[in-house]
Amino acid sequence: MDVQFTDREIDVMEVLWERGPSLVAEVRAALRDELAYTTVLTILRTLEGKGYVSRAPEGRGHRYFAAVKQTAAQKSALRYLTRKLFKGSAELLFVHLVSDQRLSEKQIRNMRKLLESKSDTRET
Amino acid sequence: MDVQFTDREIDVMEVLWERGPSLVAEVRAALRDELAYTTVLTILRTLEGKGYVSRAPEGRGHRYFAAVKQTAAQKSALRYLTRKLFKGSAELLFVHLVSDQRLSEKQIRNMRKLLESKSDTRET
DNA sequence: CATTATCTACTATGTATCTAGTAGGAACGA
DNA sequence: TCGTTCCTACTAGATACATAGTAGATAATG
Repeated sequence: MDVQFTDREIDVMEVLWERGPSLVAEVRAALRDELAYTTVLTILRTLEGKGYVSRAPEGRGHRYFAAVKQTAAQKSALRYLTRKLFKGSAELLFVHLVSDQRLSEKQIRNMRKLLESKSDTRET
Repeated sequence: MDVQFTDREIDVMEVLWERGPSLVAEVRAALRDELAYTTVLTILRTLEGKGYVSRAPEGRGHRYFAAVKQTAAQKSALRYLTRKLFKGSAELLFVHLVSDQRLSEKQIRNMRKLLESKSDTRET
């Protein structure tokens, strides 16, 4: 299943992922940019229309919650980027990741550890 | 400098990056999807408007060429993704990259090598 | 009960994207 | 030179995105 968000949609999804099920006002308050209440509502309804968000009645309104996991979105976006800009090569993407972003020694060590655990089917 | 492309624009840029400076007809022929000649032209003009493509007169028409490097686009997209979906953590992105995409032993070995050369300020 | 606050549904506007058509000029071929 | 081909500029329509207003329902409050 492929998940695709627009810029603003990610902002909203992020709030739902971080704080969990939320009211419109809560989402609005959590957003970095100051958007009108109805704007936030519209985005949520759009997301609901796409099946990425659900809602349950609560009080006079609704509580909205993410219907897709953040990991699914991350996975999907990463796959898309790999395919679209890196000729499908995760390795190539990795090269850029390592050389572009400044990585600390610790991060590099962590990455290395992860790679080891990944390749250790059994090693000489 | 930040580079941002739409879906279709990437398709076109890819052609320019791969084959180098090209005529509209050549770009069109190289595209996976069958688009009208004028559609391709429109995309190229849009890209030119954004400064991502330039052109030089040639014969009765023009030859178009990428004005930004592919690496710049890759870098930019990767940074964007890291910031927007991975809380700015390249490490986190890496975790997903390694666990999601199927990587061969060889790829993993290459990645490891790259990491080593990266951290080898001097090692025990 | 009357007023106010809070929500939702519906509508709206501006811009971007995607796709392509039309008109007109330039070159080319007969 | 006359028609055909090729290319560009301009225009256009459909869809998506981002943002928000209005109207009306409902709930809370005095």
